Amino acid sequence: MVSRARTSTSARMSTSARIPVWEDALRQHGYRLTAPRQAVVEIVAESGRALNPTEIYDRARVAYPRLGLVTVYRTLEKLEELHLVQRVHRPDNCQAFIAGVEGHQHLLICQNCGRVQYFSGDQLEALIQRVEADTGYQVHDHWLQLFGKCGEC
Amino acid sequence: MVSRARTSTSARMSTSARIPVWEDALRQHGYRLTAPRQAVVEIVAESGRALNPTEIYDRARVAYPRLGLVTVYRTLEKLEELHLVQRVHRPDNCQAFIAGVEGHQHLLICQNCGRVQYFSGDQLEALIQRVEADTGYQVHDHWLQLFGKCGEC
DNA sequence: CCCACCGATGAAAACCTTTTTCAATGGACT
DNA sequence: AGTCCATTGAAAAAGGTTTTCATCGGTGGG
Ligand SMILES: [Mn+2]
Ligand SMILES: [Mn+2]
Ligand SMILES: [Zn+2]
Ligand SMILES: [Zn+2]
Repeated sequence: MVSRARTSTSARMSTSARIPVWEDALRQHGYRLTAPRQAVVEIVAESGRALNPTEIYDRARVAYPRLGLVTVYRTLEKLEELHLVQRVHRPDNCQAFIAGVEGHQHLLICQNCGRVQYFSGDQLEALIQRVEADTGYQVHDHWLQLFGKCGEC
Repeated sequence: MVSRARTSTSARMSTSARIPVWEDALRQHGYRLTAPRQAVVEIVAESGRALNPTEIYDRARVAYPRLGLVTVYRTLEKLEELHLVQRVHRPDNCQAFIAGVEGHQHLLICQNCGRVQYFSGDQLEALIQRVEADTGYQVHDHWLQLFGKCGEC
Protein backbone atom coordinates (compact mmCIF):
# COMPACT_ATOMS: atom_id res chain seq x y z
CA MET A 1 0.00 0.00 0.00
CA VAL A 2 2.79 2.36 0.81
CA SER A 3 4.62 1.57 -2.38
CA ARG A 4 1.38 1.73 -4.32
CA ALA A 5 0.72 5.20 -3.03
CA ARG A 6 4.07 6.43 -4.25
CA THR A 7 3.15 6.02 -7.85
CA SER A 8 0.33 7.99 -9.34
CA THR A 9 -0.79 8.79 -12.80
CA SER A 10 -2.11 12.27 -12.90
CA ALA A 11 -5.81 13.01 -13.03
CA ARG A 12 -5.01 16.09 -15.03
CA MET A 13 -7.04 19.15 -15.69
CA SER A 14 -9.33 18.43 -18.62
CA THR A 15 -7.67 19.62 -21.79
CA SER A 16 -10.23 22.31 -22.58
CA ALA A 17 -10.01 23.71 -19.05
CA ARG A 18 -6.42 24.59 -19.85
CA ILE A 19 -7.28 27.23 -22.39
CA PRO A 20 -8.49 29.97 -20.01
CA VAL A 21 -5.66 29.15 -17.61
CA TRP A 22 -3.05 29.57 -20.30
CA GLU A 23 -4.69 32.71 -21.59
CA ASP A 24 -4.66 34.20 -18.10
CA ALA A 25 -1.04 33.24 -17.63
CA LEU A 26 -0.07 34.96 -20.86
CA ARG A 27 -1.93 38.14 -19.89
CA GLN A 28 -0.57 38.12 -16.38
CA HIS A 29 2.94 38.10 -17.76
CA GLY A 30 2.26 41.12 -19.89
CA TYR A 31 1.65 39.33 -23.16
CA ARG A 32 -1.34 40.34 -25.22
CA LEU A 33 -3.88 37.72 -25.98
CA THR A 34 -4.26 37.95 -29.73
CA ALA A 35 -6.25 35.89 -32.18
CA PRO A 36 -3.23 34.07 -33.63
CA ARG A 37 -2.02 33.23 -30.13
CA GLN A 38 -5.43 31.93 -29.17
CA ALA A 39 -5.42 29.69 -32.21
CA VAL A 40 -2.08 28.19 -31.21
CA VAL A 41 -3.07 27.85 -27.56
CA GLU A 42 -6.25 26.03 -28.44
CA ILE A 43 -4.47 23.43 -30.50
CA VAL A 44 -1.67 22.71 -28.05
CA ALA A 45 -3.81 22.86 -24.91
CA GLU A 46 -6.31 20.39 -26.27
CA SER A 47 -3.91 17.89 -27.76
CA GLY A 48 -3.22 14.63 -25.98
CA ARG A 49 -0.31 14.12 -28.36
CA ALA A 50 2.97 15.94 -28.71
CA LEU A 51 2.88 18.14 -31.81
CA ASN A 52 5.58 19.65 -34.01
CA PRO A 53 5.54 23.35 -34.88
CA THR A 54 4.33 22.55 -38.38
CA GLU A 55 1.59 20.26 -37.11
CA ILE A 56 0.45 23.02 -34.79
CA TYR A 57 0.63 25.46 -37.69
CA ASP A 58 -1.50 23.28 -39.94
CA ARG A 59 -4.12 22.66 -37.30
CA ALA A 60 -4.30 26.21 -36.04
CA ARG A 61 -4.73 27.61 -39.54
CA VAL A 62 -8.06 25.88 -39.78
CA ALA A 63 -9.39 28.30 -37.19
CA TYR A 64 -7.15 31.21 -38.16
CA PRO A 65 -5.94 30.96 -41.75
CA ARG A 66 -3.83 34.13 -41.71
CA LEU A 67 -1.53 32.61 -39.06
CA GLY A 68 2.17 32.61 -39.85
CA LEU A 69 4.49 29.78 -38.88
CA VAL A 70 6.74 32.27 -37.13
CA THR A 71 3.96 33.07 -34.70
CA VAL A 72 3.72 29.41 -33.81
CA TYR A 73 7.39 29.40 -32.89
CA ARG A 74 7.06 32.62 -30.96
CA THR A 75 4.00 31.45 -29.06
CA LEU A 76 5.61 28.13 -28.18
CA GLU A 77 8.59 30.05 -26.88
CA LYS A 78 6.36 31.96 -24.48
CA LEU A 79 4.36 28.92 -23.43
CA GLU A 80 7.58 27.07 -22.70
CA GLU A 81 8.96 30.01 -20.74
CA LEU A 82 5.79 29.98 -18.60
CA HIS A 83 6.12 26.20 -18.17
CA LEU A 84 2.77 25.65 -19.80
CA VAL A 85 4.23 23.41 -22.46
CA GLN A 86 7.31 21.23 -22.56
CA ARG A 87 9.36 19.66 -25.28
CA VAL A 88 9.03 15.91 -25.78
CA HIS A 89 12.12 13.99 -26.79
CA ARG A 90 11.77 10.80 -28.75
CA PRO A 91 14.32 8.67 -30.60
CA ASP A 92 13.34 10.15 -33.95
CA ASN A 93 11.93 13.56 -33.07
CA CYS A 94 12.78 15.99 -30.32
CA GLN A 95 10.88 19.00 -31.68
CA ALA A 96 7.40 18.22 -30.38
CA PHE A 97 5.52 19.94 -27.60
CA ILE A 98 2.88 18.87 -25.11
CA ALA A 99 1.01 20.59 -22.31
CA GLY A 100 3.09 20.56 -19.14
CA VAL A 101 2.04 19.66 -15.64
CA GLU A 102 2.91 21.15 -12.31
CA GLY A 103 5.76 19.68 -10.38
CA HIS A 104 8.05 16.83 -11.27
CA GLN A 105 6.45 14.18 -13.45
CA HIS A 106 7.45 11.81 -16.19
CA LEU A 107 6.09 10.89 -19.59
CA LEU A 108 4.57 7.73 -20.90
CA ILE A 109 4.33 7.81 -24.69
CA CYS A 110 2.47 5.56 -27.09
CA GLN A 111 4.88 4.51 -29.81
CA ASN A 112 1.98 3.93 -32.14
CA CYS A 113 -0.24 7.01 -31.95
CA GLY A 114 1.89 9.38 -29.90
CA ARG A 115 -0.63 9.78 -27.11
CA VAL A 116 1.06 11.05 -23.96
CA GLN A 117 0.33 10.53 -20.28
CA TYR A 118 2.13 11.77 -17.24
CA PHE A 119 3.01 9.75 -14.18
CA SER A 120 4.91 10.44 -11.01
CA GLY A 121 6.30 8.47 -8.13
CA ASP A 122 9.49 6.96 -9.39
CA GLN A 123 11.68 5.77 -6.54
CA LEU A 124 15.05 6.60 -7.90
CA GLU A 125 16.60 8.02 -4.74
CA ALA A 126 18.40 4.81 -3.77
CA LEU A 127 19.59 4.20 -7.32
CA ILE A 128 20.86 7.75 -7.61
CA GLN A 129 22.75 7.50 -4.35
CA ARG A 130 24.43 4.33 -5.50
CA VAL A 131 25.39 5.77 -8.82
CA GLU A 132 26.75 8.86 -7.13
CA ALA A 133 28.87 6.71 -4.81
CA ASP A 134 30.12 4.59 -7.70
CA THR A 135 30.97 7.40 -10.07
CA GLY A 136 31.80 10.47 -8.04
CA TYR A 137 29.14 12.44 -9.91
CA GLN A 138 26.62 14.60 -8.10
CA VAL A 139 23.24 14.00 -9.66
CA HIS A 140 21.02 17.06 -9.95
CA ASP A 141 18.32 15.98 -12.33
CA HIS A 142 16.94 13.03 -14.21
CA TRP A 143 14.82 12.07 -17.18
CA LEU A 144 12.61 9.04 -17.12
CA GLN A 145 10.33 8.18 -20.00
CA LEU A 146 8.34 5.07 -20.70
CA PHE A 147 7.44 4.01 -24.22
CA GLY A 148 4.76 1.56 -25.16
CA LYS A 149 1.32 1.06 -26.58
CA CYS A 150 -1.72 2.84 -25.26
CA GLY A 151 -5.09 1.32 -24.50
CA GLU A 152 -6.62 2.50 -27.78
CA CYS A 153 -3.85 1.08 -29.94
CA MET B 1 24.19 -6.22 -0.46
CA VAL B 2 21.64 -7.61 -2.83
CA SER B 3 20.38 -4.19 -3.74
CA ARG B 4 23.95 -2.94 -4.02
CA ALA B 5 24.73 -5.67 -6.49
CA ARG B 6 21.83 -4.69 -8.71
CA THR B 7 23.39 -1.39 -9.58
CA SER B 8 26.64 -1.31 -11.42
CA THR B 9 28.56 1.30 -13.26
CA SER B 10 30.28 -0.28 -16.14
CA ALA B 11 33.98 -1.01 -16.11
CA ARG B 12 33.97 -0.42 -19.85
CA MET B 13 36.40 -1.45 -22.45
CA SER B 14 39.17 1.11 -22.49
CA THR B 15 38.40 3.69 -25.10
CA SER B 16 41.39 2.91 -27.31
CA ALA B 17 40.55 -0.80 -27.25
CA ARG B 18 37.35 0.09 -29.08
CA ILE B 19 39.10 1.12 -32.26
CA PRO B 20 40.08 -2.33 -33.59
CA VAL B 21 36.72 -3.72 -32.50
CA TRP B 22 34.83 -1.08 -34.46
CA GLU B 23 37.10 -1.48 -37.46
CA ASP B 24 36.49 -5.22 -37.49
CA ALA B 25 32.76 -4.70 -37.18
CA LEU B 26 32.78 -2.36 -40.16
CA ARG B 27 34.76 -4.81 -42.28
CA GLN B 28 32.65 -7.76 -41.23
CA HIS B 29 29.57 -5.96 -42.45
CA GLY B 30 31.08 -5.38 -45.85
CA TYR B 31 32.20 -1.81 -45.33
CA ARG B 32 35.64 -0.82 -46.41
CA LEU B 33 37.96 0.53 -43.82
CA THR B 34 39.19 3.72 -45.38
CA ALA B 35 41.36 6.50 -44.03
CA PRO B 36 38.51 9.00 -43.56
CA ARG B 37 36.48 6.38 -41.71
CA GLN B 38 39.40 5.56 -39.48
CA ALA B 39 39.78 9.21 -38.63
CA VAL B 40 36.13 9.43 -37.56
CA VAL B 41 36.25 6.14 -35.67
CA GLU B 42 39.29 7.21 -33.71
CA ILE B 43 37.67 10.41 -32.54
CA VAL B 44 34.34 8.93 -31.52
CA ALA B 45 35.74 5.74 -30.01
CA GLU B 46 38.16 7.62 -27.80
CA SER B 47 35.84 10.36 -26.61
CA GLY B 48 34.36 10.23 -23.14
CA ARG B 49 32.00 13.03 -24.17
CA ALA B 50 29.14 13.05 -26.62
CA LEU B 51 30.18 14.89 -29.78
CA ASN B 52 28.27 16.64 -32.54
CA PRO B 53 28.97 15.87 -36.19
CA THR B 54 30.82 19.17 -36.56
CA GLU B 55 32.87 18.57 -33.43
CA ILE B 56 33.83 15.17 -34.80
CA TYR B 57 34.60 16.79 -38.13
CA ASP B 58 36.87 19.40 -36.59
CA ARG B 59 38.76 16.89 -34.49
CA ALA B 60 39.10 14.25 -37.17
CA ARG B 61 40.46 16.75 -39.66
CA VAL B 62 43.51 17.19 -37.51
CA ALA B 63 44.54 13.66 -38.44
CA TYR B 64 42.97 13.66 -41.90
CA PRO B 65 42.56 17.17 -43.30
CA ARG B 66 40.93 16.14 -46.58
CA LEU B 67 37.93 14.75 -44.66
CA GLY B 68 34.50 16.01 -45.70
CA LEU B 69 31.68 16.65 -43.26
CA VAL B 70 29.46 14.38 -45.32
CA THR B 71 31.70 11.46 -44.55
CA VAL B 72 31.27 12.13 -40.85
CA TYR B 73 27.50 11.86 -41.25
CA ARG B 74 27.80 8.75 -43.35
CA THR B 75 30.20 7.06 -40.95
CA LEU B 76 28.02 7.89 -37.94
CA GLU B 77 25.10 6.37 -39.80
CA LYS B 78 26.96 3.10 -40.15
CA LEU B 79 28.29 3.10 -36.60
CA GLU B 80 24.78 3.70 -35.30
CA GLU B 81 23.40 0.92 -37.47
CA LEU B 82 25.98 -1.45 -36.00
CA HIS B 83 25.10 -0.23 -32.49
CA LEU B 84 28.62 0.96 -31.93
CA VAL B 85 27.51 4.51 -31.21
CA GLN B 86 24.28 5.94 -29.92
CA ARG B 87 22.70 9.35 -29.98
CA VAL B 88 22.65 11.31 -26.72
CA HIS B 89 19.60 13.43 -26.01
CA ARG B 90 19.94 16.50 -23.84
CA PRO B 91 17.57 19.40 -23.19
CA ASP B 92 19.42 21.64 -25.61
CA ASN B 93 21.06 19.24 -28.03
CA CYS B 94 20.02 15.86 -29.34
CA GLN B 95 22.54 15.59 -32.18
CA ALA B 96 25.50 14.24 -30.24
CA PHE B 97 26.96 10.75 -30.33
CA ILE B 98 28.82 8.58 -27.88
CA ALA B 99 30.25 5.07 -27.96
CA GLY B 100 27.57 2.55 -27.13
CA VAL B 101 27.74 -0.37 -24.74
CA GLU B 102 26.40 -3.86 -24.97
CA GLY B 103 23.05 -4.57 -23.45
CA HIS B 104 20.68 -2.27 -21.69
CA GLN B 105 22.33 0.59 -19.84
CA HIS B 106 21.62 4.19 -18.99
CA LEU B 107 23.53 7.43 -19.21
CA LEU B 108 24.87 9.73 -16.57
CA ILE B 109 25.90 13.04 -18.07
CA CYS B 110 27.92 15.89 -16.60
CA GLN B 111 26.04 19.11 -17.22
CA ASN B 112 29.25 21.06 -17.00
CA CYS B 113 31.78 19.26 -19.21
CA GLY B 114 29.57 16.72 -20.98
CA ARG B 115 31.49 13.70 -19.73
CA VAL B 116 29.35 10.58 -20.02
CA GLN B 117 29.20 7.40 -17.97
CA TYR B 118 26.99 4.40 -18.27
CA PHE B 119 25.24 2.64 -15.44
CA SER B 120 22.81 -0.24 -15.21
CA GLY B 121 20.63 -1.79 -12.59
CA ASP B 122 17.60 0.41 -12.38
CA GLN B 123 14.73 -1.34 -10.66
CA LEU B 124 11.86 -0.02 -12.64
CA GLU B 125 9.89 -3.24 -13.00
CA ALA B 126 7.51 -2.51 -10.14
CA LEU B 127 7.01 1.08 -11.22
CA ILE B 128 6.31 0.01 -14.77
CA GLN B 129 3.77 -2.56 -13.67
CA ARG B 130 1.94 0.03 -11.63
CA VAL B 131 1.90 2.55 -14.43
CA GLU B 132 0.65 -0.12 -16.82
CA ALA B 133 -2.16 -1.01 -14.44
CA ASP B 134 -3.08 2.64 -13.94
CA THR B 135 -3.03 3.68 -17.56
CA GLY B 136 -3.81 0.67 -19.70
CA TYR B 137 -0.59 1.18 -21.63
CA GLN B 138 1.79 -1.68 -22.31
CA VAL B 139 5.30 -0.47 -21.69
CA HIS B 140 7.92 -1.81 -24.08
CA ASP B 141 10.87 0.42 -23.49
CA HIS B 142 12.20 3.18 -21.29
CA TRP B 143 14.73 5.94 -21.13
CA LEU B 144 16.47 6.88 -17.93
CA GLN B 145 19.14 9.53 -17.81
CA LEU B 146 20.81 11.20 -14.89
CA PHE B 147 22.29 14.68 -15.12
CA GLY B 148 24.76 16.17 -12.73
CA LYS B 149 28.31 17.19 -12.12
CA CYS B 150 31.22 14.85 -12.57
CA GLY B 151 34.12 14.36 -10.19
CA GLU B 152 36.44 16.57 -12.25
CA CYS B 153 34.04 19.47 -12.38
C1' DC C 1 49.36 -7.30 -64.73
C1' DC C 2 45.40 -4.92 -66.40
C1' DC C 3 40.80 -3.93 -66.39
C1' DA C 4 36.06 -3.43 -64.96
C1' DC C 5 33.33 -2.82 -61.32
C1' DC C 6 31.53 -0.58 -57.60
C1' DG C 7 31.90 1.31 -52.84
C1' DA C 8 33.51 5.47 -51.03
C1' DT C 9 34.64 10.27 -51.24
C1' DG C 10 34.32 15.49 -51.23
C1' DA C 11 32.24 19.52 -53.34
C1' DA C 12 28.28 21.59 -54.49
C1' DA C 13 23.53 21.92 -54.56
C1' DA C 14 19.24 21.10 -52.58
C1' DC C 15 16.49 20.76 -48.69
C1' DC C 16 14.28 21.60 -44.34
C1' DT C 17 13.73 23.77 -40.13
C1' DT C 18 14.43 27.65 -37.23
C1' DT C 19 15.78 32.44 -36.43
C1' DT C 20 16.29 37.17 -37.69
C1' DT C 21 14.95 41.26 -39.98
C1' DC C 22 11.64 44.58 -41.27
C1' DA C 23 7.72 47.25 -42.40
C1' DA C 24 2.94 47.32 -41.25
C1' DT C 25 -0.80 46.66 -38.03
C1' DG C 26 -3.64 47.61 -34.36
C1' DG C 27 -4.45 47.54 -28.97
C1' DA C 28 -3.94 50.17 -24.87
C1' DC C 29 -3.63 54.30 -22.92
C1' DT C 30 -3.67 59.20 -22.73
C1' DA D 1 -7.63 61.45 -32.23
C1' DG D 2 -2.74 60.47 -31.32
C1' DT D 3 1.36 58.09 -29.42
C1' DC D 4 3.54 54.17 -28.05
C1' DC D 5 4.94 49.71 -28.60
C1' DA D 6 3.92 44.70 -28.63
C1' DT D 7 2.67 41.76 -32.28
C1' DT D 8 2.27 40.14 -36.78
C1' DG D 9 3.41 37.84 -41.42
C1' DA D 10 6.54 37.91 -45.28
C1' DA D 11 10.92 37.59 -46.67
C1' DA D 12 15.56 36.84 -45.98
C1' DA D 13 19.11 34.71 -43.53
C1' DA D 14 21.07 31.19 -40.99
C1' DG D 15 22.04 26.53 -39.71
C1' DG D 16 22.19 21.95 -40.13
C1' DT D 17 21.43 17.65 -42.84
C1' DT D 18 20.71 15.08 -47.07
C1' DT D 19 21.07 14.39 -51.95
C1' DT D 20 23.41 14.61 -56.20
C1' DC D 21 27.22 13.89 -58.98
C1' DA D 22 31.69 13.34 -60.96
C1' DT D 23 35.80 11.27 -59.49
C1' DC D 24 38.75 8.26 -57.05
C1' DG D 25 40.73 4.08 -55.86
C1' DG D 26 40.46 -0.89 -53.80
C1' DT D 27 39.32 -5.37 -55.03
C1' DG D 28 38.61 -9.37 -57.55
C1' DG D 29 38.34 -11.59 -62.19
C1' DG D 30 40.33 -12.31 -66.32
MN1 LIG E 1 11.44 11.54 -11.20
MN1 LIG F 1 16.67 0.37 -17.57
ZN1 LIG G 1 -1.62 4.86 -28.88
ZN1 LIG H 1 32.20 17.28 -15.77
